[in-house]
Amino acid sequence: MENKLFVYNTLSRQRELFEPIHPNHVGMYVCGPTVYGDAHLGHARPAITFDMVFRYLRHLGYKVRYVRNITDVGHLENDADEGEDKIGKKARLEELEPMEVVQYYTDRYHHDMDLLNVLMPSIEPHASGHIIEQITMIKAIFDAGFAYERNGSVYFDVEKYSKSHHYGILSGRVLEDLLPNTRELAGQDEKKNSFDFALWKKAQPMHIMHWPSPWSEGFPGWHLECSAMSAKYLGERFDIHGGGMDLLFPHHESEIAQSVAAHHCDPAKYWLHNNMITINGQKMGKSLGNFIKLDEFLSGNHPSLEKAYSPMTTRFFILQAHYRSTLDFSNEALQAAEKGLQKLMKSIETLGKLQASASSTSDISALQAKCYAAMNDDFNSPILIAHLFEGVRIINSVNDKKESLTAEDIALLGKLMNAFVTEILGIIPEHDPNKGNQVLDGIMQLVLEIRNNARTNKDWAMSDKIRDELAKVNISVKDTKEGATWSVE
RNA sequence: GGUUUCGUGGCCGAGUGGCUAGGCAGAGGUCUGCAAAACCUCGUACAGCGGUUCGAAUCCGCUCGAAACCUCCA
Repeated sequence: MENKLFVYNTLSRQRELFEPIHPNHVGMYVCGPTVYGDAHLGHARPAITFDMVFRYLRHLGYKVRYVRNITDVGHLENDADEGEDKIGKKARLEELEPMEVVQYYTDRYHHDMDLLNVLMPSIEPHASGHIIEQITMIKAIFDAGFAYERNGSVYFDVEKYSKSHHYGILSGRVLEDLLPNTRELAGQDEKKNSFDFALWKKAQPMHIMHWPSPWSEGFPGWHLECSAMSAKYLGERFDIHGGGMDLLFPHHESEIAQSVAAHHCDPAKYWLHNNMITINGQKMGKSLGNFIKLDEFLSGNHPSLEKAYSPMTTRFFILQAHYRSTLDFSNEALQAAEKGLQKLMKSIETLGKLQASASSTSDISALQAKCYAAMNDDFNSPILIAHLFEGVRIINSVNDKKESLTAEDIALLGKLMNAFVTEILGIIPEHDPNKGNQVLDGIMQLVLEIRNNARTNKDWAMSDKIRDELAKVNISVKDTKEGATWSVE
């Protein structure tokens, strides 16, 4: 594999050489959450996937502007153009100001992302803060002749657009196929065609969020916010647009149509889509009611969970699958990931204590090259992780004096592990809450000293009793060449 | 029904023509007072049936099975 980054572009359905539009700069837009509920495991997938992409691009030396939006208006409850606004509904039901709902769930989202060590994007724009930009864009679509007004609402004329452009270029949808399936839906009389989508909706009396516009007191359509905000912060044409595969149609398809109509160009050069997390082979989703919220996941407080899984286990679990594959949730798989992660992190600790030799038995720079090759092949994190475990094997073998490394190679291996594990995969050691506890440290030091005396006197009964009793309170003791160590399981 | 994708050893999960994926679990061994950890060795998997090829998990066809999207969803 050559030393260049290749990415899978949904638009062409193949791997392409990544070349940013402006050398050394990358503009990336990813669809963020609609903040009307807590984040679940499914939300963690795109967040972590594109966090890894963000981190790797920066590692490669690109100056990256990463925009991830907060949808706080325009995302409707049911049919794209008829239901109630999700935020508005939540606010009405809970008798809150809509912005209270938005603030509350945005904060909770940030908290969850922080736990997962997901970096904040460069810009996190709110749809409600960009009403003017969205109205301006609707006007441009009007001027181009691809919008029409009905009763104060504005719709995108998909049929007219498709005469001169390709609606379906991203999703592979054929317009004729969309007709018979969508016509049956009721209440579409305002629209010329059922597949037309709203750019602006006149507010119904029950809507509590609305803004003035040339057409009516109302609110923008869902697809519009991403087009307007990406254009504002990244330009009319930028490098990467990401999101979940379920957003491919109609959301991303419509974004392209809007942008082409208003700005005369495809917004993004590369479209990247992460696949879904499944539970028992079925998509985990809000509408299916089979989702596990992140805080439930991290606390183990859910009937499907055998135990709590730490944020880093969650992150590692997600990165162990390629982002374009579905990933099936199971306790067994999670526990395997947990064990593997422990092994990886422990070896990184060991790495700092290795003794250098005059020669090396392993080729560390070859390993480094393989790690880059994996990431350059469409961010193949599972292959990268496989290579990192080769590093783990080397570290432990050197520690066991079965292999050797020069000081230079130890330093290189340290740099490699730090770059790929910490910097790129974003996996950091989880603070053991029991470490740094002075009282416990003092007690354990004393206990281990007593046990060591017993061992010196070959009083195995006493030595084993101490170990067994400690095990009962989840403290495990291990005898190493450097003496006994303890940890809370 | 249409569009797209997938079916890999006990589990998870890579791999687009020939060469070891990797993790977890399991078996044996080394080390250790014992244990744990670590290291070494082991399973010889690619839904089924045909075809292309010197050679296929990998390409083509058919059959069976599963999923996503086509309505909000990461």
